[in-house]
Amino acid sequence: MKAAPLTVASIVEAAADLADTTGFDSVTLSAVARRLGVRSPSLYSHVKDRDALLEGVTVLALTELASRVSVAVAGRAGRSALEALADAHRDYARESPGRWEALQRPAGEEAARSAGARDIVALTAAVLRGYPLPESEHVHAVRFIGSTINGYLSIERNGGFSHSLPSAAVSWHRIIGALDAALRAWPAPPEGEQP
Amino acid sequence: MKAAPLTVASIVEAAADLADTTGFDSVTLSAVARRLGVRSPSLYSHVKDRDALLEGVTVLALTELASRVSVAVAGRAGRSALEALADAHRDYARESPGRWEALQRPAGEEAARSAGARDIVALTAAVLRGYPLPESEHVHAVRFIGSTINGYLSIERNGGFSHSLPSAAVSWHRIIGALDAALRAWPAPPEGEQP
DNA sequence: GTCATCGCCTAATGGTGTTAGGCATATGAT
DNA sequence: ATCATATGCCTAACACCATTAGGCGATGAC
Repeated sequence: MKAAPLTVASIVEAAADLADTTGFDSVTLSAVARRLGVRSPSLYSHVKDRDALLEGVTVLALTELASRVSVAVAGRAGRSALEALADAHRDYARESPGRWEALQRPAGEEAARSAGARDIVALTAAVLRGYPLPESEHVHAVRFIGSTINGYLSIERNGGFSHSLPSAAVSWHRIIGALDAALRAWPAPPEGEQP
Repeated sequence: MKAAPLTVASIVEAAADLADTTGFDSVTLSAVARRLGVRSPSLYSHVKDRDALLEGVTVLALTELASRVSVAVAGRAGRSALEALADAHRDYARESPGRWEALQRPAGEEAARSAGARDIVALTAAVLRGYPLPESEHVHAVRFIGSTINGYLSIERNGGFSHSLPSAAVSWHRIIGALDAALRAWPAPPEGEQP
């Protein structure tokens, strides 16, 4: 019986699956190799080192997340689009906790320049079309939305909400509402500022 | 020459300093022991295992951050207090990147119940006194503020803003402004909801 | 002085990332 | 068809890490 051929894609996917099931920290070259029925030095023909493998998982996660967000916000506008964007993030973090964790690591060059990263930014900016924001404020608003969504999901994952009431789910909707309100009441930029 | 006595506090502090200078991942028992002029098994008399040591760093960071926030927001109200709260977080993250990283790990029981964690939540809630929010919304607003601040600083640390203009510093002030606006325009809770 | 406790030690084990070099099979040229 | 080559995975080896078991000397009580 011949095992499936070893490719960089299959290795990264195995690593991502391992991260989802047993935690990101336990993504070790040995464990990935075991899962693929192979010895760990064999991976070095396809992957530079452990760090490169983890960055591969980050890029994969960015791609998958961008795809989900794209589907979620299509055909929506305003608050509906904002909710879809946020929920797509939350669903992805729930369903693929290991991949999500890969998104919280310092981004290398490859991840920063990846199509997934660019798409997520572009999709977030597209959501802003439903709000009365000057074009020049879009960058800040995109960063604001990204910060709040990512921050909330990180704290939730770290258990920061689990020791107090009400449950995290209630706050989630309230916070999306607050985000929506913030975008509608977006303060005017101070005069004479360069981007 | 007699070395300083080994205590759990000195070990945790050495670990935190190591995290700040060489990165959180490089906080290994061996490295901490080296820094203290001691062999690594000796640490086990004072610390259960590596995970407990890292949680100790988290608790230390929570304590220090709470102290800074406390000083920063004292005597301020409204937007001024909000800015002071946020900037205290940002300054701490800048000055002590390793300790800050310790705050982004899944919180164990000890960290979750620590005085520092409670104080930070309480101080954030106190900032809300300057805003027209019903008491019942405070939990959600505290989580909102925490999510945005932590999310922004995480993304900044991970380099998510460093590949685009304008610089992260400009967005920071704009985002605090958006937070302020969101708290003023806080949406009314839907009717008939239980906490 | 004796003895027990305590704090740090050495020794050892199993796991990890990574490099160097071997061997067999698939691939291409003639 | 035969042979050279290259490719892909292998074993062996090294250094580093966390963790456990057991030793040993100094310190304090009596």
